[in-house]
Formats: sequence, C-alpha cells, structure tokens
Amino acid sequence: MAVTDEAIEKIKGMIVSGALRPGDRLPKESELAADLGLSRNSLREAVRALSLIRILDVRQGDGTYVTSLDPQLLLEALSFVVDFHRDDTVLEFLAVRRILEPAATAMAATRIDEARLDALAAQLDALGAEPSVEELVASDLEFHRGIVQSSGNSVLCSLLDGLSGPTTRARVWRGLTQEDAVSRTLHEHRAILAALRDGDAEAARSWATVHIASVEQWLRSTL
Amino acid sequence: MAVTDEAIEKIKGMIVSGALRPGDRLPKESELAADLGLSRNSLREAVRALSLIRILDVRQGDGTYVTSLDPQLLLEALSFVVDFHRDDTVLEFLAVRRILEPAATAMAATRIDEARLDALAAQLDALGAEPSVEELVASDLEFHRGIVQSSGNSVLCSLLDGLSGPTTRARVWRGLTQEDAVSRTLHEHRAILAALRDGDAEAARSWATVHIASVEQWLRSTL
DNA sequence: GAGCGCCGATACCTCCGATGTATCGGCCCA
DNA sequence: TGGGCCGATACATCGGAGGTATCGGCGCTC
Repeated sequence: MAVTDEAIEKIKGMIVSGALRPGDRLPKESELAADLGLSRNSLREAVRALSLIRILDVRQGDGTYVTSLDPQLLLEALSFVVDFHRDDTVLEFLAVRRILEPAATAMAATRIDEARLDALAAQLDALGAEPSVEELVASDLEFHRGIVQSSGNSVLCSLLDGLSGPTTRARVWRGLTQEDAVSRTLHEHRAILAALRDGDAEAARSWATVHIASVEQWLRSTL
Repeated sequence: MAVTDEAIEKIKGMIVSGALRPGDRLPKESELAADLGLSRNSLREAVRALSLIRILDVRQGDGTYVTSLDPQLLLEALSFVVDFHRDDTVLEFLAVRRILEPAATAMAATRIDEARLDALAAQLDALGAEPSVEELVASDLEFHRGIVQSSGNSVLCSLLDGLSGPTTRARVWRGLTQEDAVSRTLHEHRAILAALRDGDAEAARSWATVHIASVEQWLRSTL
C-alpha cells in the first residue's frame, strides 16, 4: 500500500478510535508527517482527500481540524459523488427517493410542530399563482427539505438531500414541457401540508408517494 | 479557491461534460498539470482526492483512468464515510435501513429468478443448525445482499450495502447477548425466502420489516 | 515459427527545500 | 482603552531529483 493510503488509514484510525475528536486540531503538517513517517507532500495528499469528503477542515494560516462529523456534513459528500452519474441512472435515484420520501413524510406527520407548519404554509403562499419553473423547483426542494428535517432522523435527511440533487434537472425539464405540472405540484404540496397538519401519517405518506410517482412516471414515459 | 480545488472541479467538469468518459485515460501528470496551470504536486492532491472516492483509478507505471462510474463503485465510498460515525447514530442508520430493505425485498419478490432463489436456499442450508455468531452475521449480510441485487435497482443496492456496514457490529453484539437471536434470525430468513418463492411481495415486505425491526427494537432498549 | 525472458521507455511515487500567503495574537501608539 | 501594525505560525504552491512498477518490443531459445 502506498504511504499516502497508509496515512489516510492512520488518520481515519485516530478519529475512529477517539484519539482525535470532532473539533480537535491536528499536529501541524511537518510534525504529523514526521509522526506518520512520510513527507509533507505525501501527507498533504492524504489530508486533501479527507478534506474533500468533509472529514478534515483545513484553514490556511491556522491549522487542520477534525470536522463535527455530523451525518449531515459527511453525507454532503454524497451529492458530489452523485453529480457524476449520467442521466440513465436518474430513474434509479428517483425510485430510491420514492421509497424514502413518503416514509420520511409519514414520520414527520407525528412530530412536526406548529412553527414549522406555519413556515411551510408561508413558503407556499409566497410562491404566488404563476411561479417560474425555476422558482417552483427551488420551492419544491425547500418544501421537502423542511418536512424531512421534521422526521427527526438526520441520516435520512442528508440522504434525501443528496438524492434530490440529480433529479432536480429532471423536474425542471418536466416543468418546461408538461403544461399542468406546475399547478399539479402546487396542489400536491397543499395536500401534503394539510395531511401533516392533521397529523395523518398515512395520508401524508400517500400524497408524498403520488407526488414523486408522478415525476417518475413522466420521466419513464419520456426517456 | 485553492488551485487544487479548482483542479478537482475542472477534472469533475471534464467527466460530467463527457470530455472524459468512463475508462478513458487522463493525460500524464506533467501534461495535465501544465494544461490546468498548476504544479504536479498540487495536481497530485486533486487526483488523490478523486481517487479516494473512486472517480479516478491510478495505476503506477501505467496511467490514470476514469473509473466505470458505476453507482455501485461510487457509493462504495459511502461506507468509508459511514465508518466515521459513532455508535450514537447507528439507530438512525438502522431506521433508514428499515425503510429501504423491506421495499427492496418487495421489489425483488416480483422479479427474482429460480437460480437466485436456489442459491439463497443453499446458502441458508450451508449454515447448519448451530452457526457461530460471526458466521451468522456474515450469512445475514450475504443473504440480504443477494435479495437486494434482485430488486433491479443498483443505486438501492449500493446504498443498502453502505448502510449495512455500521449495523453489523450491533448485530454481532446482539447475537452474543441475546439467546434466541440466532434461531429467530434463521427462522425469519426462511420466511423471507418462502415469500420470495411465492412471489408474494407484501409477505416479503412484512417479514423484512419484522426482521430489521427486531434488531432495531433490541438496540433501542439496550442503549 | 512459437514461446519466454530481458530491457528500455513510460508514468506514477516519494521526497526535499524554498518561497508565497492567510491568520492570529501580542505590542505599540494615539 | 481602542485600534492598527507586525512578527510568528501554519498551510499553499512550486520545481526538481531519484525511485519503482508496468508495459511492450526485441532477441534468444527450443
């Protein structure tokens, strides 16, 4: 194994074992390189790799720190990876989202609070009757993000966030080519919100399923 | 932005735009560095980072290539990230798995073929009546992996693969401390297999849910 | 003529030392 | 006491040198 890969494993080991805790500062490059028995250049490769996936946070002039290691932060790297997938796998991502999103929405139904509900309603109202497609899709993302955050599961939340990215383009495309997509989306959002306000998990789940399935069905028929 | 981060973005752009296709070979270090306008050292950091998340494949003495970019390969990096999470988020991972695994099992029920069913049955038979905990957990992973592969969704498959890792330790722990866990797991596997053979998606989904929920419930009561 | 091994070209691997740049915190001045 | 200057610190970037793994052509052997 290359020395850089060894260094990656060793740093990973220090974090997993607890020798380095979230927020801790690493020894400076030259010291850490000496400790691990490699050159500064090679160590920098290891640090850069870990920094790409948000394990480490490097600040010039200050030092290198372990991030909070929040699921949210770490799974953020997922969206970077997801960007590389070509359109032919969008359907698979969407299928996974169709599984997770209804479940998350149902979970949110039993624990979402008034303040969040009001915020969601205000967001829908702010959109107006004739939003542009870009506005609608942005609002769509924000709406679902708000709901999923109320599911109380941060892993689920980050995962859905990562999965939503690649399907965004598809939704824009749909909004541009399908006439009633805009009004239908707005209607479905209202329905989901009403179900959440009622605390009706099954209704929320069903509306979320319908909501995503309609995008999926359209995409499947188009490709 | 640092030159290395720019290089990462540029290489990513070349791949996403299609200028570089899966399997393509990159220009050699010195040329690529000159093209992107940075030093070889800095370029190497970028390449190393992309290689950690399986975007690039570096072969000493040969060259640097774009990987297949299969969802399976890219989401493999997920398990690396997941390793950093501490035990207190295991429950959240397990909750997500409880959503995905039943859905995947139900999908598999309608499309799994005879050969796969026979292989799964043979695998369960090979385990014997009194397996060690380690054997059981390994068999458990393999069993579910085999089923999920029959769901026909490679993204779903890789995602579950990544999520199963962190819960593995929990399952070993459970097997060691809960007496009837072994026999119960075997029984549930048989039930899932029977449902799959019947093509009964709902039964398969329910058994899968029960199967995972039992681990989750035990873990929740233990922590 | 076919197969095997040697060997040079190629490309990545590792290291070193030097210079540039951003940040922080103490010191000095108003 | 408050604000700005300035040096120490730590990461950023660079160029070059020597090492090592891989591949493929060439020549030898059978």
